[in-house]
Amino acid sequence: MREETMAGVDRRVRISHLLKSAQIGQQVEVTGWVKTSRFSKNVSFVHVMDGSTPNTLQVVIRPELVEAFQHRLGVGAAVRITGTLVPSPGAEQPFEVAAETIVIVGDSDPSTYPMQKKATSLEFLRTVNHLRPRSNTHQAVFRARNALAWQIHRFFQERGFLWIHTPILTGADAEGAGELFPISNAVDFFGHPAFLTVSGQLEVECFAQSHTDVYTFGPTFRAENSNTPRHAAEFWMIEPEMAFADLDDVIALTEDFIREVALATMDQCADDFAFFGKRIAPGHPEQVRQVVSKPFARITYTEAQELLAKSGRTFEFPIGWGTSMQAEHERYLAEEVFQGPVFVTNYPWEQKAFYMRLDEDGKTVAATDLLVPRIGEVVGGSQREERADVLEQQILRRGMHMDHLQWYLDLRRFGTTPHGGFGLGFERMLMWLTGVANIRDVIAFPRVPGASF
RNA sequence: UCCCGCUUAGCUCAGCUGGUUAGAGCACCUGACUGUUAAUCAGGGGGUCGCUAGUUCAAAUCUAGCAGCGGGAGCCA
Repeated sequence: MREETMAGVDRRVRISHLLKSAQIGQQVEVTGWVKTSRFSKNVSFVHVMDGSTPNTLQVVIRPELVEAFQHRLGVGAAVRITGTLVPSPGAEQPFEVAAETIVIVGDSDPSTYPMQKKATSLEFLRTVNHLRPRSNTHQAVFRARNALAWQIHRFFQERGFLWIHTPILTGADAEGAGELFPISNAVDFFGHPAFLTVSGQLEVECFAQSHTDVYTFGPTFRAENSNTPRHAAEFWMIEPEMAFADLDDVIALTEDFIREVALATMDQCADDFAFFGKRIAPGHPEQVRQVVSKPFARITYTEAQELLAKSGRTFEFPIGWGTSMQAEHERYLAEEVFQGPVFVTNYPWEQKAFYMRLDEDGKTVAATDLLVPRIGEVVGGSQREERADVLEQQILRRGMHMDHLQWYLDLRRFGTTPHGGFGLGFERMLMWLTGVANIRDVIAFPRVPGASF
């Protein structure tokens, strides 16, 4: 990897590299955007960022040089600066660049530039989605987002999982996972209705039954009118699927995944997570690190209900076997009882999707939700129903139509295997790691109900 | 979709029970300043107080409706 330069741009140096391993006295050329600038009679300072690190590079400018540029070196201007790397007398940075030449590549009028050198609210930044990537927070968030995606792929690739690209356009709401966005001209074009996908799981099962270990990682769409800090109409989802695997295998994979990916992402972006822990959610990333380092707890739904009954708490929503676990119940278990991630398994079949494997008692299914403090459910997984007759029964007892599911039943007719996997909201995991509270702040251009774009 | 809250300068906010020309900090402009770290100091410009209607001698302030935003809940990832 050539972190230090861009292909074909020989002299240009990334600030991250420069601050790590450049040599004192070295001649450097830096490109980036002015973050803040201070001018005085004898010496002036311009801080430049280029997106490679949360740290800015301090450029020192002598009076002769600053005169020509002072009015063009305000916040936001794009610059190309050459100079010598020298030790900095200031306490805040080890090095700085003594400027020799300055080129204003792109002017930026400070009186109308919406971004401030002062901290601004995340709410305001949402009104300038096109410029907010330059904010400290979004600089860090989108480096972390990139790292998380990278580490997720690395985790699966190292284990021999194949990345399968399941369709974005799909024919029917087979899973019942929320409202779909219809494609308005689908009937004319395809000859039948079509929608934006809500999950690639059913399709990826075909590839688990051919390539054994596979996963999806792509965009997903929900037309739910959910106006909350945790929901978006367009988000990314990860769905691994394994053949010759049962619920225990799914849970083991989930735990390894959460632990390894979380730690690797925080290591890859150590500076950014230091920023999150200082400015966004004090102490939060360090807590996540501790929590994922311990073994995760595991209880059944039945045991969870017993714990809730024994809690002595008054909950807003009813508890007891057969009731659905509400956010307040999940938070109580993850935050107070276990104080860390907990797998809850074997939910009543009525509460879960049709494809989940019916347990021997006929009352519960081999499903699991991973609950974590603050966020609630992060991962939902299950062993799938691999018995054709039982699956048919589960489809019928829900009043679902089987016409569109014959291909899915075929997987159970020709070389069926026990199999399973989980689904993970990419942005939810990113929020959990970084401590960013609103999903709109971890998506470049968030699509939510009522959004105009 | 339901409940609650908010909306005053480019940004973050103050403006008590209605009462003269609407305030601060930051940003911006001008000047000063021997190394700053969201520099500092002095001066300046900048507002139809979300919109509409109403109550009143008088509305940023009270009432209603609408809109936008935020928080909680549901749905879920």
